[in-house]
Amino acid sequence: MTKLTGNQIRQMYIDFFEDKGHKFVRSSSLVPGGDATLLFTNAGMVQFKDVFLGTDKRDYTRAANSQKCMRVAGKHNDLEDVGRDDTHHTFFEMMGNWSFGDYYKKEAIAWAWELLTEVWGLPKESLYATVFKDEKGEIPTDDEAAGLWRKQPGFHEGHLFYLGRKDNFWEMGDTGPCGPCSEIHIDLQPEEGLITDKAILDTDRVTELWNLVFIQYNRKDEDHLDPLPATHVDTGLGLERTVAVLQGTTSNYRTDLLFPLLAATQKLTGHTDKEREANITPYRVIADHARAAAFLIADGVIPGNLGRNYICRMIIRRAYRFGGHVGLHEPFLSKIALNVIKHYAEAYPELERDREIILDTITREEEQFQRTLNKGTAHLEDLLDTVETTLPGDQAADLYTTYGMPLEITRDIAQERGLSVDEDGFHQAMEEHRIASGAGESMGEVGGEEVEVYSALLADLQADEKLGPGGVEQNPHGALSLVGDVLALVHRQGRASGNSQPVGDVTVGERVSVILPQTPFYIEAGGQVSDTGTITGVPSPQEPSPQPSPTGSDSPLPVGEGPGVRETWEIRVEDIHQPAAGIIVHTGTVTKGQPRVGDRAAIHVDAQRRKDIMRNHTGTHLLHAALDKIIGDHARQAGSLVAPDHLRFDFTHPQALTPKEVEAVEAEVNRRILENHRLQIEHKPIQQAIDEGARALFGEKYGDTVRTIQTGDFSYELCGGTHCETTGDIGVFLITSEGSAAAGIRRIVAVTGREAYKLIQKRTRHLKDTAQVLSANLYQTVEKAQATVDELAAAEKEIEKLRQKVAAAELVQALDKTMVVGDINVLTAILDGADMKALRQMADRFRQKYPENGVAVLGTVIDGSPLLIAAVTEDLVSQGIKAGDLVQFVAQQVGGGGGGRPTLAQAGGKDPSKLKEALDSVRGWVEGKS
RNA sequence: GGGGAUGUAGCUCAGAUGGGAGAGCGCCGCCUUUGCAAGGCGGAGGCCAGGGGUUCGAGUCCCCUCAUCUCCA
Repeated sequence: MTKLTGNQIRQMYIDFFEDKGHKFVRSSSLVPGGDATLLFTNAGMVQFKDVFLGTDKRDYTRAANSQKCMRVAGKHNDLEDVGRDDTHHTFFEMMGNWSFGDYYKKEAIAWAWELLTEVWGLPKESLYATVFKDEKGEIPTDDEAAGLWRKQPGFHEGHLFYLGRKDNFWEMGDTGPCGPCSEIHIDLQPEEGLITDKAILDTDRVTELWNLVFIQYNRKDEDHLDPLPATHVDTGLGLERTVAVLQGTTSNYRTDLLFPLLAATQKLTGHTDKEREANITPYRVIADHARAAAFLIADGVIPGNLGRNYICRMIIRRAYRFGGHVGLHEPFLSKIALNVIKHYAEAYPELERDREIILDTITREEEQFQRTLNKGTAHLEDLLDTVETTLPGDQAADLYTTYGMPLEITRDIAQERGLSVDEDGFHQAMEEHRIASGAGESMGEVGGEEVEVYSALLADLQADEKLGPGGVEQNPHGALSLVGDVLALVHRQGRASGNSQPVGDVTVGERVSVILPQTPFYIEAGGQVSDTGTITGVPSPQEPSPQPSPTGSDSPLPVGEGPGVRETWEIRVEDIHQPAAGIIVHTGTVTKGQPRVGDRAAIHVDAQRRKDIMRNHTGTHLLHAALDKIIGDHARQAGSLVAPDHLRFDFTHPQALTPKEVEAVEAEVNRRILENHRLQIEHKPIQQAIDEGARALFGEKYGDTVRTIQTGDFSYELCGGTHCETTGDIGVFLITSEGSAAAGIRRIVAVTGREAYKLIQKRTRHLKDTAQVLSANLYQTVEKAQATVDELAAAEKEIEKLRQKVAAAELVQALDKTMVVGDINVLTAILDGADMKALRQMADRFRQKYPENGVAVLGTVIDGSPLLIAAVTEDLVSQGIKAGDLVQFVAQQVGGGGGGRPTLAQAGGKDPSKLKEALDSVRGWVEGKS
């Protein structure tokens, strides 16, 4: 029998569960959408987390996929350990099948057994299962799962073990959904006989293949578990280890998933097989990291110095370092990554699509690292010159944290000189650096108390049939105003949502969350900010209109005065959000009246603001398309903000845009605006949209049916935002800044519509004012300004020359007045019009005339401040006559101070009127010294 | 988010303690040489990243901003 390939095994898994009524859901991005608590997608269930938490719903109840995952930090996996054994990876794939309130333990266990033993033909006598038994005796033992295992055909009773909380109880966080799990292990050395001790499960003899999680509880706190109304299944089967088992190897690196990468590396090094095996660690590191880097970059994670981007950088650099161990000293990793693309594109077409970006990015990062190493090496050489035997650890750490010079390279270079590095000291210094950098925020709370309040509210409203099964309806794409009954009011006390309490009514000045049966508000998503607006009380159909108060008084009348008398009320809505699936709350402040539950209310979106937002959102799409066209389609969205007054767009691009490019992008957008394209908005299955070439964004979550926005033949995006009807509605689009958001990511800020017009007005006004100051025609300001600047520069040069001439002439006159004090020639003079430079030159001339026995103090006044310079010939310095002291003595008298070298010193002061007197005092000072 | 480093001529960089903006390479001109490589002489090119402060005086000290590099999370 020929061995199954990795690609076949992945596909068989998906096919098997599709046959069992599962929906195949594509792997989500390695960048978890809308989950700030997670660096990378690290398990198959990440994209379904919201479903388990009850804040999201899907239109299927069974799903299966193979999920791209990354684990680079934390207890399970340290980057520095990857490659040192046969099983750990940074990037890996996790196959999984899920039940959302659908099937449970019976099917999950039976299907797992069927797939492993029937479809893949694994020997039943090698498989072992574990089920949960609480060592503390607080949570019930999972007898149900145990019973089901015993019923599987060919499963031996002796192959079942009970494990405790650490291994067989799964929890998402400190609170939230949780439950027992059941693991399937395979014995890799069945010839050793039956495993009777469960401790052996933890050894290399056994591999844990598949984890079946049965979610049946909701943890309220440390001591309380509530049963969930609906139970779920979440399973995870690592692809790499499964392939290793099915291909009969104990090393993931010997499978057809990874071995081709070792072979490609071997081709580059020219090693024999024996040499390869002797250097297996570098080979494994390179294979693992090339694969991880390719997948990361395809998901938009390019090397950088923050967060995920930093991980990508470290992975490429580590691979490059290990390349050095096997003689690869030039960028090579893209050649390995090319093999990754070849072998994986079948399952992950994004690799092929981004092939060029992936390869270029990797090479560029390797080159950058070479530059870093060169600089680091130069610094290290300097340090080593001062070292006799051992380089102190803090210096090595400094080299690393400041210049990025890795310890192992520092150590290698030191060793070449016969020196060592204090590695304990290095690690200690690194630990201090870690602490000094501050530990980041830990994982945020999952769910939270707010969910409880609103979930309960939703259940009540649904029970009373005030809300349908879908909960609050939201349609931001229709009319901007709606009428409906106030279903609930939640009083907000302070910022903490924990104090939120449903109430019957609220009054002026209070902060409140309002629930209505439907809303036209847009909720922040995809970068577009939420709408604001108002909710006002309106008379219900049965009630007569409230009489408008003749005085316009807005003081609320007491409740209970009878129908029709009560003043209408108003709430200014500042925020809107979705605390739980099916519930949308408008939060704001009561500005008028006394809203009550049951009142009829009209809800209005602030239309002016919404239109501004729409112009910016459509403008963003045009900008994206223009960037594609002008700088190339590697310019991918890396962040976006659509606000009423501006838009911000971050995208991947290695260098700053030239002013020309910025201009071209702006012109392209405005061209599209003037062409006045109609936006085609449609709903269709996601796969269809992607096949048609629609652009999806990383880090965004999409359902099965997506909304697409097509503009002309140049922009086609998945987008739930609100947009103009035609591009002409934008009016005008102006880029206000182009800058950097992070390494490799550029940021453009732009304005449209009203804001753009304001900007044009402002710029024009400035230009007019400038023209007026220059007394120039509006269109000649540049020439005029340039001419003015040139003239100024020429004039300054001319002044400089004249000053020197004047000073020289004055000096000639002054030289005649040189006094002789003792045997010292003393000159003091005020050189009008000289500046500091001229004074210095005159001092030099004086010293040319009196190379010995000369003392000169020259003064001038610049901008109302006296300046002084003192020169003393070399021979007098040894007699204790120092220019610095002298100039200090003189400067004091004009309210200043100074200093310099013994032969030449300068000073400044504040009071020019005392200058002459001060200079006259020089004679006495010299007399005192000689 | 936080720590460290860097930013001076087209390029690579120097500029102890605050007091004349420099070197090498490159560029332009002239000289030497049959020519080239090279050598000699001369020259252009700098708001010392930007802004604020301290000081009589800041490339240098302090604060802020920006950019690049780098480490930690």
